[in-house]
Amino acid sequence: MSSHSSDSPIDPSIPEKPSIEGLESRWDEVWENGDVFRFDRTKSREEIFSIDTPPPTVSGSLHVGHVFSYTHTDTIARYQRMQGKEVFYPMGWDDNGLPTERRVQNYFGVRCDPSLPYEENFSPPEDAGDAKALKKRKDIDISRRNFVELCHLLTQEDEKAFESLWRHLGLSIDWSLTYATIDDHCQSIAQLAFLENLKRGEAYQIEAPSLWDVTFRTAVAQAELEDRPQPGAYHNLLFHLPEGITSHNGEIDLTIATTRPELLPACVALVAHPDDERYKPLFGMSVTTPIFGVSVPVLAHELADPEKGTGIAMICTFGDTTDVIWWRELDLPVRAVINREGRFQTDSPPGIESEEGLTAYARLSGKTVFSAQKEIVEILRETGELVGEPEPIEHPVKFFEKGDRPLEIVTSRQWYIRNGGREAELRQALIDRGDEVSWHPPYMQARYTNWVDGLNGDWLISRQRFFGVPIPLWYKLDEQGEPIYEQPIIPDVSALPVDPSSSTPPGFDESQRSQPDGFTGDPDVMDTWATSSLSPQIVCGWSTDEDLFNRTYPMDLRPQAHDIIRTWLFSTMVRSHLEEDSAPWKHAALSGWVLDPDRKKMSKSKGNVVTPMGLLEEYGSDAVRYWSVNGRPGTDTAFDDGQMKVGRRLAIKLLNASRFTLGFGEGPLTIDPASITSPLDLSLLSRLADLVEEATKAFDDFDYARAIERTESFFWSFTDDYVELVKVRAYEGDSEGAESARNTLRLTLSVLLRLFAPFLPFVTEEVWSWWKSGSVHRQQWPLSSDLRSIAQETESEIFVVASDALAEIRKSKTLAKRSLATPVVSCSLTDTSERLDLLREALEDVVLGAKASEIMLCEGSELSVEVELEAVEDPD
RNA sequence: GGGCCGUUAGCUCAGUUGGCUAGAGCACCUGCAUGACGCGCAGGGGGUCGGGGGUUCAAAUCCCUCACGGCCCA
Repeated sequence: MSSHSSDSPIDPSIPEKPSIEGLESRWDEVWENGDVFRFDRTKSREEIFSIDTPPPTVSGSLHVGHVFSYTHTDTIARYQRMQGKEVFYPMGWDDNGLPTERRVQNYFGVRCDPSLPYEENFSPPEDAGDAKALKKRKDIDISRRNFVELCHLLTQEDEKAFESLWRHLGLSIDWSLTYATIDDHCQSIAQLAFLENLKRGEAYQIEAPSLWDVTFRTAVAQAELEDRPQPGAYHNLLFHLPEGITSHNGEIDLTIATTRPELLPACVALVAHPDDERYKPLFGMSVTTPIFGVSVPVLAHELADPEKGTGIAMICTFGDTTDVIWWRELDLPVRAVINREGRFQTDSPPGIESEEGLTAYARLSGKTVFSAQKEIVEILRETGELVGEPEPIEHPVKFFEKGDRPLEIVTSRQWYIRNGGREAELRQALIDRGDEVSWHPPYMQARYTNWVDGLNGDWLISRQRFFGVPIPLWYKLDEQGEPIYEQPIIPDVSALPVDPSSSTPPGFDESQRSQPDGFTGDPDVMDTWATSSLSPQIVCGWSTDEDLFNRTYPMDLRPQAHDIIRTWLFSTMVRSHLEEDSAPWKHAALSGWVLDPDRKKMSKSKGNVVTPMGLLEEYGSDAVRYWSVNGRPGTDTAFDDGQMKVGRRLAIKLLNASRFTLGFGEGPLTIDPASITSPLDLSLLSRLADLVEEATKAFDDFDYARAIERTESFFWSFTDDYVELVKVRAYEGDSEGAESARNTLRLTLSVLLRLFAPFLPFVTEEVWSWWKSGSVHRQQWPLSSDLRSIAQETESEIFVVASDALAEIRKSKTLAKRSLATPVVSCSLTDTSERLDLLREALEDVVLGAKASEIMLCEGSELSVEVELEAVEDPD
């Protein structure tokens, strides 16, 4: 294929003392200046391999986990490129969203207050980055626009550092294609896709209970939840039965166990399992709540767990996601008590009418959840409606994965995109999309299917934050100045990206903003995933470059870590399903995590991360890549600098072996297959053909780890056995024998360099440059058929038998504590007749390699040797 | 409670559709200045393949079961 560059031999230039130091910056520059990894968009879809690279979050620094998984992808990219594919391999930065906001707050010591006006000549605080100084002062309140400017400032710095690290690591990215999820292009795509969803009815807004983080004051989505074990306590509360009715145990009160007694004023019903004999007689009756004296029904629902507490629970609006399900399915009223700050509302909820109830609520009003709980326990003690003491337990509580206070559920107006969480048909369609993708490893598809199967709501995409892509809508205001949400004003597509908080909707004047009969902008931004889920659309030119889109989409490969199947992978699938009616990629390769030596996941929050630059400098990028690619697809891998040392030695060995291999002859080092005639040499090539087949098959299956394992193993037997067998012949054999050996050495090296190139890009390029033109990374991947046509039917076992024989003689020398250079005076070798037949083909090489004068062959049951070594020189 | 993954030498891990005496690297021990490499080379010790049961001429591999660890979801 035309994308391969020339590999014609040049006048060799082989350093006396080759070294791996400094290869990274030297070759990075050559590759950049030579456009080696530049994408050629004139290629057809069949000739292109497109990769949907994960945009790393730009909030701080990359760690070895990133190096690990991005290296895996790079080996695939380099393999495909050598297979003749034009590789479309852009990098992106995910800089929008909460992590950046948090980092900016902490780094500059500022807080965003959207009510403040923009300050024209604002300069960042002088003590930025100085943790000690920031601790001493209060955060500076700044306007939203100033805050967003600081976000841009900091992410730009981080992006430079990230690019420099990736270059040092040797990722074969086309850096001219880089995007950032907050840049204008991405904002336009995200807004356009949203408007398309809106047009088709896939995006909708609704006033509904949603998960709410009180620290960040924003709604969060199901995919961002995590359960954490928290201490809590069962409080046993007495609900009062109607006159004349007694409970299953003969009491006139009903004992309800709850971990959230403070939500009692929000109680709208009690619920028990429909089959629970204890409570069956009560279904349909009304009971009275303690303290507040509100009448609530006793209902049946199968989500009530008879084993939990007293087996009957109070339904509050809203304590957890089960409350939301009960509220919806049992058609209950709302008695909200918690506001967006996580405090009790000033006004009592509807339903509380008694004087005692109103007085009691006044004691909770304005309190945090924590102090309200203390207060209500106090009141319950006063009224005698608390049974016994609270019983401490540990139970799972839902948190925002980036938050550190339990989530509350508040009712608010939010935007959603349909993702099958509420429609079985769409859910099934998305599960079926999974079958269009090849999963590597295959069991990862089960994780996808399980996640989609377990969805229980649509995708909440609006966030009440600042640094993100704005929801591109305005609302007309009525004569009271209230937004008319049912009739959003939609921007013209040509105007995207828009920020409705600063731009004016068509048909209005800026002076009408926030005026009765005027307009207002939607104040929210979209969640980061709502943009990054469009990465295929962003990079492939959806809606902007149809030609490119047709050449690159659906993409060939989505590489990513397995923990974000539920977020990034799934949301990308949703967007492509809705937008393109197709899966976004042909293959998904899921990488594992890097674990610390205690086998804990390496993550910033655990404080056990290792930053990569030091490692790249200490061991060399090839060495760190070597460690990375030893982690098989999908498998978590322990951080192991021992493996980096091994990788470093492999790289150095490759330099030295190449130096030796190329050290024969004068002028350009050509390879003449016709001159390879010796059976041992042909036998080696036969095995080399096997290796090429194995490595190719492994790579086609995205199993880079197997490919390097096989290649490395061959390489060591090449240097330790083959080179030792042919050394003498290559130096001083007759011209036919010497030429056969020399050409075999050069041919094998040329193949091995190409097989190693995806893994060790720097050292292989260095060696390639000693004797050949062009970049090794643009060479044709070796073809086993080329090698087979040289080796013909030569028995590949000749090399094995010869190696075994040599090893056996070496063993005799070692056991005699003699140097391997010790001449063998006489040697008789026993082996089976079949193996002796093979050995005869290469006997002369074994004789020379063993430094023997001759070897007698005897038939026997297995390999053994008897050797007589030259006498030790008398030191006296 | 459900799903998925794992458990093989001191450590990190290979071991493909069951089939030579279960392998590699690291670490450890012993030896070796050989025309590329001492960041090298040669050799050595070290495992009841998590436990138990089953299928089979044959099981690390297939089936059942239990235990432990991890991840995800309830």
